[in-house]
Amino acid sequence: MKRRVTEEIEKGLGREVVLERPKEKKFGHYATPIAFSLAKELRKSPILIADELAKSFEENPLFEEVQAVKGYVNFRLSEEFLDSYATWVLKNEGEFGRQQMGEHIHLEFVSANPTGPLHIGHARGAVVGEALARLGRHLGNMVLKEYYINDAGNQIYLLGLSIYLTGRQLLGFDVQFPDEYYRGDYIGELAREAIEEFGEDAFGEESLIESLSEWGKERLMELIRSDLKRVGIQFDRFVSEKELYERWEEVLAILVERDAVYEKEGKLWLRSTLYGDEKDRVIVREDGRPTYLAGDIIYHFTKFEEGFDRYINIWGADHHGYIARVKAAIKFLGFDPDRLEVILAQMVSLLKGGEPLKMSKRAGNFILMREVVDEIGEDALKFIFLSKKSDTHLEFDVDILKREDSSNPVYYINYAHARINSLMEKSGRSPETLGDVPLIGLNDDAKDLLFNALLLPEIIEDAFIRREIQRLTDYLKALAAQFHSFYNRYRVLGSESEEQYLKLFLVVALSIRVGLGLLGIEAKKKM
RNA sequence: GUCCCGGUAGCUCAGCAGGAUAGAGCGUCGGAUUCCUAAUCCGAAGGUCGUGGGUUCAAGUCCCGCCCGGGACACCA
Repeated sequence: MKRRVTEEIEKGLGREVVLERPKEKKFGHYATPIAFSLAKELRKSPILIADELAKSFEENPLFEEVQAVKGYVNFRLSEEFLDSYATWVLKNEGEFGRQQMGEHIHLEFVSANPTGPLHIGHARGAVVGEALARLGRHLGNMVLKEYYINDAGNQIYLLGLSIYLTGRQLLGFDVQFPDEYYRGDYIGELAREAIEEFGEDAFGEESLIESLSEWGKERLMELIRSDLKRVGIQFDRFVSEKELYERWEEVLAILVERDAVYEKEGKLWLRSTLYGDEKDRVIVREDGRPTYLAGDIIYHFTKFEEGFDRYINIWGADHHGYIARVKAAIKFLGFDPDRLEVILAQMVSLLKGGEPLKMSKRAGNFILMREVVDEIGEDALKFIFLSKKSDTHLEFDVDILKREDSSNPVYYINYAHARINSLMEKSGRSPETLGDVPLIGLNDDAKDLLFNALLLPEIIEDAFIRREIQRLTDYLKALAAQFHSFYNRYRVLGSESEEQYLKLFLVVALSIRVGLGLLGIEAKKKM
């Protein structure tokens, strides 16, 4: 809709125009401050320029009214235009808000270490990534969702060790736990399972640790997958860091050839400072073991080799220092680091009764994603996370969220959808019979509602391009509010405008359904 | 010390590549149900937009300094 209007205005003016939505209804549907910038070039008052511009659009059938107010040019769309768009949308539901952007996008997210179940911090990245993928696909992009499994480092050994020691403790041995080991209920559970699996005798031998590491990793990946499934997220591909090392020699050879590395103090360093990093980074230790960065270098090499148009990584904010070195590595490998975009998911802090809850995997007192899902439901969880920009801190109190389910925006939005569904049933009409009812001669409230319901496509485009999904959640809340208000003010069934209102509501319901769907939430028909 | 995120109503946050009188939800107060789902609606109170400069027709919005809060600064992942 906005695109259509922008085209029309640009055609008339012969230059690029910024269209915005005025804060107040009285200024119409769209407005442009173009006269202010023209004023400088033409050395004329913006007010005069705006007047002239407004006149030139007076006869355009797209608009009902074009007005110049204090230098702004305000456009009000014609009923005919809105009606024809609404009619088209209802007949082509699947096409609502679709585009053909056509980019191949590689999206890596979650990628939590397989050393514990997903906690609430991971959930944020998971939810944001999933929604981004859905939006991207709706807009006609190919999106590959990938999970990078960090299964090669010391942590996996620690996992095995933790299960081993806990198992020994369960069997009555006197056990000394080192500082660096994983705690938490799940370790105990795994240890019990492991005793069943491997037998009590095996816990007499330290050689068991290696098998426990591998076994524990597999068990935890299953757990993570089922946690993700719980909130409707499935990945297209899982990549194992360990397996990537098969290509380490190959990648290293490229780095050597490009003079991207040097030896010092018996270690191998990447010259990442050449491309903006603060310092050079070790990629191979003195004892020959590659560092974590090495895995990421191979990983990005294999990704870029596949030739996607764009790569998006969703990382925890604590990884932000990592961006520079990974981009440097990409550059050294001969690829364009600008194709990599990193979205940082900031910390989630949970309060309980006003008291902060600290999360630490090792301490074992972190809040699990599935615990929160059990408490508030997957839809509420998604909505909360998607309501805030991912790169800002998010704080919420579990107790309040548990208590105030009626203030949950998901209920509010769903309620609007359910009400419409209920009206449709009561009216005994079908969407097909309403399709051709002309939405002409509506009152102002109905016109406003129609316009806003038709706004969805530009909202999702905006939300995707800017990677700011909260624009969509805000929009849905506002649309639902406008609907509820309308509903309370106007009687629908039995009124003269029954058919028109129902058709209008079908558009509203469609926007809600499509919008929620893109957030991974299914709109409810009944509540 | 360096880097990142933030500082807008009592609380949680919006504020759209600078634009027309700073918004929403929750909370508080006061109303609405013989009638389509009151899980709703209507109304009120509540803000020197952390602070000091600068840029311009126009600054929560952009630039610089400072203050406060959180996080990151590994040869751990």
